[in-house]
Amino acid sequence: MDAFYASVATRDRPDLDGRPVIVGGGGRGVVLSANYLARGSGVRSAMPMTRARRLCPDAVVIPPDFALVEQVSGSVMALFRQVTPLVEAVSLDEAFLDVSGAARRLGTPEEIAERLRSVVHDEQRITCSVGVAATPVVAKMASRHAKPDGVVVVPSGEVTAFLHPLDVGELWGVGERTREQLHRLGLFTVGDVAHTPVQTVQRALGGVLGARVHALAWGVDGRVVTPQSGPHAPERSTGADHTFDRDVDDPDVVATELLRLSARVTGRLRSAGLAGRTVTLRIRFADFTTITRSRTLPEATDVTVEVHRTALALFRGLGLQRARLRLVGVRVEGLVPRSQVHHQLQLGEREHGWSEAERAMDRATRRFGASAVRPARLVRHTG
DNA sequence: TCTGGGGTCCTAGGACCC
DNA sequence: TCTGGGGTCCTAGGACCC
Repeated sequence: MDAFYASVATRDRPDLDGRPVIVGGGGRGVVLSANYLARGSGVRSAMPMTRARRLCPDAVVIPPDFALVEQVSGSVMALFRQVTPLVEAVSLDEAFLDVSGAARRLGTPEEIAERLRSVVHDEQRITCSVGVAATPVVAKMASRHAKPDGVVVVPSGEVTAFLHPLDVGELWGVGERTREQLHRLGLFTVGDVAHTPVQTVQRALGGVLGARVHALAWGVDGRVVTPQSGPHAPERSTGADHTFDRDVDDPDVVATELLRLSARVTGRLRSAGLAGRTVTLRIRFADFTTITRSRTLPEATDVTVEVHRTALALFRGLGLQRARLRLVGVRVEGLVPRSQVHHQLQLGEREHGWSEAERAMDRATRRFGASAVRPARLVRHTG
């Protein structure tokens, strides 16, 4: 999709036609999406909102409507599945479609691409761009060049002709840091990387990344379209973090926030029927330096109280003397199905404990809403 | 009043085991 | 009488993606 969050936000707002629009959070938020008028002023995704407003003071700023975006995303993916069952959603606004089996039925790649675009536009009133190639990653790179509202086809025989003039930063997996490293080697274009011995690239980037980038420079990506409907990779971790509106140095505020985040994470675990063994605390200081501390528990848990207790112990273990914190986060890794966890009661431990209490809270929440029952610490004193 | 939130994967060192 | 080799797990940091 083109400028997805912004397109969704404006499709029922004719009053915003011809105006620059930015979707993003307030305060310390970043730009989630900006329409092409705002981009004309230099606004980009992931840019701090403060900078975006400065670049484009006339822009209409809209907070994201995640529920609506998810709904539109689901509808678009359903349209894709009418063309082929081989649809891999990469994110809410992007998917790989393997149409190699649809040519006889639906025509040339260009025709399929245009059909997809018109069906999305007719049904959802938003535009999208399509890249077509023999491999997913090259198709993805082509789709970038198709934006906005276009199609770029890269025939098999023209892959290197398409790739080699591009900046190395356009390769999937090459971000700012890797781009700098390649520049230091004197490699600026994809073609430069392609014509450098793979060992040289690997020495600079490490074995795995180096090999991948070098292969990709020749259009070899090793990826296949993997529809989510089949058995997809199990989740490996789940987490939540929060950037404070203002930097915080009160350990009590931190402890409360860690409880809120732990509850969010373990709530997700419980509804997914998962539990995890490793709890990771993330701290970002006022100067943006970020550290993590983790602890692996004897057995996997989905219990809020245990995750919070662990996160708090990790925090106290840092021995921070009222350092100013910008962000705290909690993540649980090493996920396994809860059915595989066989809890060993400790000597003196009650048979029914927090796990049962929290499950009861989940049921109350499902029935009466999120405000029905909460830890006292998370009840705002305004009541 | 620069820099969100949710993820994945890789690297590297050390402990530990056989 | 100067210290192997292979494997797994844990921890911490960092890069990248959307």
